[in-house]
Amino acid sequence: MVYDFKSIESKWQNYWSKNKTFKTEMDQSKPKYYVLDMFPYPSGSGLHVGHPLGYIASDIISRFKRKKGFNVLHPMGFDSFGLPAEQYAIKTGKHPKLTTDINIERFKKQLNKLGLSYDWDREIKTSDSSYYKWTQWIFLKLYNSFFDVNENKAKDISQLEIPNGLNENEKMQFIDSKRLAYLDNIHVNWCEELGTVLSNEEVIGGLSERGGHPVVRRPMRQWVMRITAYAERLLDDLKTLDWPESIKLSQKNWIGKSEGAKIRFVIDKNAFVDVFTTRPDTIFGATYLVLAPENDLSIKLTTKKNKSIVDDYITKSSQKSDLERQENVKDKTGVFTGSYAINPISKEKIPIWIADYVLSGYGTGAVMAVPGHDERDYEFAKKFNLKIISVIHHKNEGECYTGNGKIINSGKFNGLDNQKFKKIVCDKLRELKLGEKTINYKLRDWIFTRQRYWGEPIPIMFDGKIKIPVSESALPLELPEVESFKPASDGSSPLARNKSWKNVLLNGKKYERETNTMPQWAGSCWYFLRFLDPRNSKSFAEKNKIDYWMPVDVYIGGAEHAVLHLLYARFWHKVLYDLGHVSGPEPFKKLVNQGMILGNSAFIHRIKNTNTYISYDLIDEYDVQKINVDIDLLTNNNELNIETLKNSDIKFKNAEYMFNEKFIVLREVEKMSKSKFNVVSPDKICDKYGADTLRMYEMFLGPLEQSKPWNMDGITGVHNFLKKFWNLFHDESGFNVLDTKPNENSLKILHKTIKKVNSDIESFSFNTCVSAFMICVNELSSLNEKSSLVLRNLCLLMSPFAPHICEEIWSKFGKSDSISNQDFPIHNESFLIEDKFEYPISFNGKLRFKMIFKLDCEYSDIEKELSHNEKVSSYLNGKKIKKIIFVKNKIINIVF
RNA sequence: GCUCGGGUGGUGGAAUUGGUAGACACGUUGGACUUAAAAUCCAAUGAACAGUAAUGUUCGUGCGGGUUCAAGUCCCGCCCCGAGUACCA
Repeated sequence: MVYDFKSIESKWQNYWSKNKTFKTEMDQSKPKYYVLDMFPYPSGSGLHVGHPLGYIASDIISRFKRKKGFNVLHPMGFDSFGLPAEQYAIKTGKHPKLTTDINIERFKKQLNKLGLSYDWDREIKTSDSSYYKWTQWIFLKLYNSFFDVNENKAKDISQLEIPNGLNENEKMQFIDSKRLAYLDNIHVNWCEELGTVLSNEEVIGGLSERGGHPVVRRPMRQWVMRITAYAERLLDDLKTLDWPESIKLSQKNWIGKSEGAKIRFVIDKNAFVDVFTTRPDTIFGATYLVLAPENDLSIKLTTKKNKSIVDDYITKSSQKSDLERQENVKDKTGVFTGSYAINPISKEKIPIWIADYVLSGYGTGAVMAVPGHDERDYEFAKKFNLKIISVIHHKNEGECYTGNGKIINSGKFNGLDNQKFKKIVCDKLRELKLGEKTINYKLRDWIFTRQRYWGEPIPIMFDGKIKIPVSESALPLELPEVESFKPASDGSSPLARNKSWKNVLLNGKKYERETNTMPQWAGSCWYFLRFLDPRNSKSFAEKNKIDYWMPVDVYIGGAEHAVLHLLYARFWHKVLYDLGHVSGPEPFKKLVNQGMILGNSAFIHRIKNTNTYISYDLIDEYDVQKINVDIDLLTNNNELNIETLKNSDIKFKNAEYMFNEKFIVLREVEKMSKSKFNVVSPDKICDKYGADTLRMYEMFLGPLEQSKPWNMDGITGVHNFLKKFWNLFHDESGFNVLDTKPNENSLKILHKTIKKVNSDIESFSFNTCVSAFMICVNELSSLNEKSSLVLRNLCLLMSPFAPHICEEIWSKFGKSDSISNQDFPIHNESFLIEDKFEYPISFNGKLRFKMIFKLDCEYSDIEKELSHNEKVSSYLNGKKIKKIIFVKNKIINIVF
């Protein structure tokens, strides 16, 4: 009987969706298990083979945990606000909602083809107003909260103690300055091309994370989230999480805690410069100060004589993009302000400079430069001929030294250990009221506004400068229609052009709405909570449901979200926790990163400045340019069919082609992407081999966390294995399983497999599970095992991996219930004990022979055995045996 | 530059955490079935050397040292690849 995967898979997919097999309800009698995938952005190119890797893994865990008696929540939704749909809308004029909905339908169809056990009744979309109502609600919670530094937690703004003697306006300003969501005029990352501001996390190497467009610094009025208040807690609680160390480390680095001192350098009665340093021990080596160009003091402290050069420098550096700044790291620039300040410890008068190697956003935006012990200061001092003093002893005099040692050139402190001296300096500064020990973080507040259309409107109105939050009952604040989705070059949002929406008349009073929208990350900060109670219109989720389901037990997704999404989501969750809306401080207990599946791109080569394409084996003699071609046009591995290429695009139609016999292309591994024409869709593979084969193959490819290029070479092996598995239960005439007593060896191999699969699933080692199944099936077929006892258990064991084929077989055992509701088999240790074992013994690597021992044999038995053997006795090769080494009941070696 | 991962057959990858390295799969080769091909099944397959053969010996986990009866695994010093990060004072 043939394994007809097509009809089997559609049959069971229909069955599951019709019977809502995976619908989940709260059930206090069972332990819960929450398995979450990072929900996808529904892009226009649909699913590629990389997406399912994580989804299949989470599905295996879900199905496995259900069988283990857990009440498993396994939902799916869509992160449907975002730039690509909007960029597409700008190009075509089509509303992002339309394209997003079409894309979502396509995604769902593709996901269902894989046999994933989602509870689709819980589906959510972040762009639905019934969803973003609550995103806006949480925004207002942040707006109406402050961070209580003493209690180290967020509280409602009404509990904020307001200092006495403030007038109404000052009071308002004071409150606004404490809110967790606040408005600020700050230097932001402005991306001209995208027409929007980006968060620090969204800028990579001076270019936008999406699209790779240049980004410049520019001051703008923005909504900002006070994530810095949570820096210490975000860092501390990492310890409690079962996450990959690498991800924890990148979050730790991103938060960037450093301990040091804040030091005040006085200029005169009215002016001073505060700096942050991690090296207060080098205070005697501080020979000048440096301010960031954006620092307000820069202009203030500049003398008349130096004004024109300083102004010039500040303007120039503001025009530089982050990328340009980074390019010139080696070549430092700067100007002298003309002012001097007093070193609070050495009392020396030192010059104040301005340079763009000092960042305005970190610390106080000013540093004390110690050229003797900091490489950047050293370079700067060399270039501008500033004084360099060594204050820590080291061998290479005159060079920069960043290590530890004995203090020198520091007056009465000479000879001290520099680490000890740190404390002394801090104490001294405290005494002088000119500084103290401080902790600084790299983490900056999160810029929360985007000048874009396709996002959540911010529920705030303005009465002049006074901010009025939209009342809860008026939520959701619906995203209005606009004439054009284009961002304006002046930095205003497309929403600002819809005047009837922007201007509000309330109780006879005029207000203006905030017209910026929230960033892409807003919706994904809390979606895992909405899954618990997705249709609730009274609250974002009922409290008892949150108490039951949270935290997420396993969260599976790509490592690219290591700092962005995961940090923001943790931050929001902590705020909700402080305000009493959720029951724990952390949302994701365990995190698993699946690796990326890479595409195997194909390139053809064009001779530069011609219209001639040339085969890869001939390029040596020409100056050529690499061009991606669609991998679907390849005939076999590296060969291209010119005719199909010509028909694929006009630009290839009339070109010339140079080749010998075959046209060879270059293959290279790259990220899978539509623009690189290297996307492999799972649909084709499902059609040819079936979803079960695809599922097992993706797991078989290698460790889940590892990135690997997609290749189809091994898929027939997995497909053949499934056929073999099918044939265990069937012969030519049909289903054929007997109620006979199982073969002893079959029981052994079965229980070995059960044991291995159980522990391997728990440790997410799915590739070795698949191998274990292959070994088991191979052995059972060579034993010609037909016993229903063994086969039924094997079927159960494999059902999380290949659910369709297993359901089909299970149904033939005459059981009425779905295999999904069956318990997972448990291994019996007694079948695993080997009563005899054979082991080769080696003597110094010279002599080898095989001996058979019983498991419980004693040393004397072995001695007896040895003396029976003519060649071997307790003396071997003339040497006396000292000891025989056992490890776990095995003889490992014999020592003379 | 810094920080984290990795280097195992022709290929993807196993190895109970110090105990027979190369499981499982792909590929290759040979064989069976077939007029033929595909599909399927069986066998061999780390390298070198010896032997008609069964088999045996030596070498083998990026390179060089070390610890140990025993090292892919632990320690020291290098080389290479990948990822993240980047003037964070």
